[in-house]
Amino acid sequence: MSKTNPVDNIEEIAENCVAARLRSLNRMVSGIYDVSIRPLGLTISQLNILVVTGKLGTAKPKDICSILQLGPSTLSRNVDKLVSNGWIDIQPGEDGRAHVLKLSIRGSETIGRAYPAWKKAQEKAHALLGEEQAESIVAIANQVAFGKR
Amino acid sequence: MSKTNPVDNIEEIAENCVAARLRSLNRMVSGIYDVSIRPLGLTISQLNILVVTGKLGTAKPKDICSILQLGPSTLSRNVDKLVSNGWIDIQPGEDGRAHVLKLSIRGSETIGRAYPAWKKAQEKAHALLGEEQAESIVAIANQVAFGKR
DNA sequence: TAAATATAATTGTATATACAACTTAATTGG
DNA sequence: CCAATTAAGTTGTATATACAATTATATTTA
Repeated sequence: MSKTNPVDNIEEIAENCVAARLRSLNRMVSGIYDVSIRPLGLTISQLNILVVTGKLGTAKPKDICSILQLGPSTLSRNVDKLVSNGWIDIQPGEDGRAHVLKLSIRGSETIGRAYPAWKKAQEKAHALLGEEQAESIVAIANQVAFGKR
Repeated sequence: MSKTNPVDNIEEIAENCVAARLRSLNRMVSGIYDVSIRPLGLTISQLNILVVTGKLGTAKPKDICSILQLGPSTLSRNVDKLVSNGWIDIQPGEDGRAHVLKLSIRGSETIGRAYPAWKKAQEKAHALLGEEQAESIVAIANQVAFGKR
């Protein structure tokens, strides 16, 4: 029965849209981190690419894309900047199509310098969301895909 | 004691960063909606601006920014496109600085046409996250700020 | 093994987003 | 009531992001 009308559609989307809410939360929370670490000359996006690369030791672009759920074109251009800044080194890989990324010493130092600002942002994010809710988001992301190769 | 070293920093950020996880979730989930509604010629970002405008009846840009936690410059350019498509009308406001946005008939029809695709995406997002987790995200966003003027 | 197919990354183009600077209009204080 | 300040939007510039098309390399298959 009842084909919905636009007014009902508006109401339903406004009240329930998961995407709108994740987008909004993401803008708020990413903003906290970006403001905090901007004085260090990097963004939260860049910091997390450095962190994943460092954690892996050596990483092919595709590995990082899988872990961060990031498109290859996006990563490609982000890596360009990180290489320009001397934070990531590129080495030829066994597979001639894929090269190998490695966190440089300077990249590692950059993470170290950014850490206190990251930590403050992390605390602000927890304060904004509430401890339990922040943990919930971490758990949900971990469960869905985050960090898995 | 113990000043943390870069390796510990990497580990801590990798395991705990809320921003990284929200960004990742957002990319995954927004992608589901964008793929679904793309054939209709709009994005999930645009659809939600239309929905908020429609729900408010008439809205000043700042109202929409508050509700969606969106920067004014971002909204400004998004609204340009929606006006170009004939989905939103602009009227002069009492306050000469702020104009008034209104969902047009065609905008309302666009929401109606997009609704089935939105609904499918919403279901896919629930399936990806799990019912309980999806509800949790909606609740967290609602609690923090979403939709409040 | 040569051709067909598949995979990895990059580049062109477009949207989403923000900050800083600027413009215009309202408000407030003297 | 006018000058100074504040508020709302827009525009310049930059990063983040994705899709489609392209390039280069591997793999598969006939």
